[in-house]
Amino acid sequence: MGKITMKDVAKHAGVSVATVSNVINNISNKTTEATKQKVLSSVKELNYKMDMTARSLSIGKSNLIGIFIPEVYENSAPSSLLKTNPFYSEIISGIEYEARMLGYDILISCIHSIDHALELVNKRMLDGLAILGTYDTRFWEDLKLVSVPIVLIDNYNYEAVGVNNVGIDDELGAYLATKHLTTLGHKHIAFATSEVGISEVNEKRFIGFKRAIKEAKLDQIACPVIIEAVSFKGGITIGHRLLKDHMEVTAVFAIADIMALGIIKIMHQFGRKIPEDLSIIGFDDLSICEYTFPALTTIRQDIYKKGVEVARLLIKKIDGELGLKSQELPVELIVRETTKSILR
Amino acid sequence: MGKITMKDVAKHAGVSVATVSNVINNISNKTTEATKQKVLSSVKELNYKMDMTARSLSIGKSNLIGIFIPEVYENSAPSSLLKTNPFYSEIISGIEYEARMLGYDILISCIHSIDHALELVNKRMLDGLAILGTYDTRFWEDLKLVSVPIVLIDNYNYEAVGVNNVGIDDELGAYLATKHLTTLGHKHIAFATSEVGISEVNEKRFIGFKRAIKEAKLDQIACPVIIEAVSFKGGITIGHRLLKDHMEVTAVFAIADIMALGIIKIMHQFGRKIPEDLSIIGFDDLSICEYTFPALTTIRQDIYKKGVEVARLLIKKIDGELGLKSQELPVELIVRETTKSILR
DNA sequence: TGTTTTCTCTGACATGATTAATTATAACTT
DNA sequence: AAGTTATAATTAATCATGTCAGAGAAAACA
Repeated sequence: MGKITMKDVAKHAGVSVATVSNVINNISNKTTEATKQKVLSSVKELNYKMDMTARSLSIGKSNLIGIFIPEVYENSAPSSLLKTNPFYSEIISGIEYEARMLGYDILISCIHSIDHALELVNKRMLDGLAILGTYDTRFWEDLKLVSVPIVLIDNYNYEAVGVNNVGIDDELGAYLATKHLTTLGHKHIAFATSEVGISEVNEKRFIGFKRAIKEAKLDQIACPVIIEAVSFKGGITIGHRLLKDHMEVTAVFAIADIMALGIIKIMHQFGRKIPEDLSIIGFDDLSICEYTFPALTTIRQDIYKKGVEVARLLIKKIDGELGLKSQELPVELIVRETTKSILR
Repeated sequence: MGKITMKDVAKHAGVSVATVSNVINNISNKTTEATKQKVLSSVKELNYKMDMTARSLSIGKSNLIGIFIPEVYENSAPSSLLKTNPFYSEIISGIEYEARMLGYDILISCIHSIDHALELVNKRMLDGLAILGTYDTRFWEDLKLVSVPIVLIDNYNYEAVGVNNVGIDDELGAYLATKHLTTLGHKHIAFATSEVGISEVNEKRFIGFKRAIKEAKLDQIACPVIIEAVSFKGGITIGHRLLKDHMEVTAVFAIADIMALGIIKIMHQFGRKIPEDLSIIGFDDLSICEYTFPALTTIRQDIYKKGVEVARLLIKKIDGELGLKSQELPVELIVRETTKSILR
């Protein structure tokens, strides 16, 4: 038994393939109710499933969305951020769900260059792209070469390259986090981050951090900025550096939860109690934050929701809707157990 | 400027599309070196990328692999295990990498039924499937209806449905875990699991647990089996139940890391020290295990590697290789900080 | 009844690549 | 130089679907 095609359905229903096509695609004013029912019952009886491959070829649209993740190198072996960073699985989960609801499927690939991205877009006739993570400047510039709608996540350069973005108010988030620490009476607050200039997100969060510091009239010199990679390992290193060079620090604002977890780990290891000896606040509210002890105080952004919005925005763009605004989702301070007042 | 097709390349190189096709597909003994070079340089010059959609339609093969994840319901809202369980992102990461290396792309979808799976296979002409997670018996029975190669993960019923599997020696793993605890002198060891009968994996691990208990001549009655969902929440509940009903227990073997983390959380909350008051060992070695404090002692399985093996096995099947054996990957005891000798 | 209008439905072509069958070219033989 | 092979390149059909001009039928009007 071979594959059931429209031809089979047409024969079974006693009509032409064109009619079957019209019925299935629900083209109005093309078929009478009677023939429509005939076709639909044949479809059901033969258990016909449309071949999207042929459809894609015919109409030049695949109903496939590409999710691209940077390919990174870990110990000189290629690795995916999907493996190591829970942020990605959460957001992909949101994109997948919403896209599916809107009739799109998801193709996931790690990519290392724009050429690689272009190749996939052409080869698979992708209708749109969600690009996660950070790349070098070259990459963002060359993004113009991609001819399909694109939505980015947490990228502030999106306007320059003519794409849309789903992000959050990073400055506000960082401000809220730091404000929380200053309100608790901390005077020596460290900012754990990766190279500030490398991404606008870091820049914005740094600005928010500085604003809160200034507002609390704290000495900027007493509030060191410590730079390492945004990863658990980066956090580990920062933990060591804090113990070695910054014993005066009583609170840390880590630019990402995953980093905060690394810092906590080291503090535990060297017997410094959290939050008694050191308050720590993270950023993101990964679902694993709840799993740790003490539970991480953090700035919550709804990552899953972010994914949902990415899919919505992207599919609207694909459908040709114009004048779409980039989205900015709310942030919220979640006080859990890693921060404590220093007063009294 | 429209799309560059083989026709364009053919015209540019002054040959027919068939010749271009032959060159691109590297069909030997069909073209002279001279024309081959002409074609290849035209391909480069025009920056031609093959349209896989058309190719798929033509040869009836998409070079697309489907990764299916169960759609679960959390608080009556649909959710994906991808969101909540890091195990899935790690394995997907491995599948994606190896598949890409072997020339396949990855389509990811949460599915809720065999019909849904079948629809995707037909619609997208998927060449093969990697099915993750657990489903009900109906699902596995109906798997026969799917006509493309399938590889499962950690499924012991695979032979019955004629598919292959990549798994581990669950019994050995559980035995090693429990043995570790008995060796440390524990006499009251709890087994935290989900319904044992629900999956062969649980069954096997239970057998391994019992073997170690018997070998150490412990009283089975003193070693309670506590059943909750395999999730962080399930671990939380088990933690409460341990405190309420099983204060004699000095060690817990949790069937999954994620569950162990929940238990640890509750112990911390109620001031029971780990490992001093209670030893805990998990299973899986999720990468987040390292992030927690104390770092979780566990049974390591290389989840990423598992994904790689899934892709290899699946693609071999797709390529028609016969007599493929299901894979069993090694397990290993990783002693970290959550287990401690009770002796002395 | 004859003509026009409206409404269904069909047939032929298009989409981009593969491939079997066929023709053109080159390379030997004698 | 003609005939025979071997090799290279082309033509045309095929895959499953969509599109659209136009055929045919039914309905409306005169």
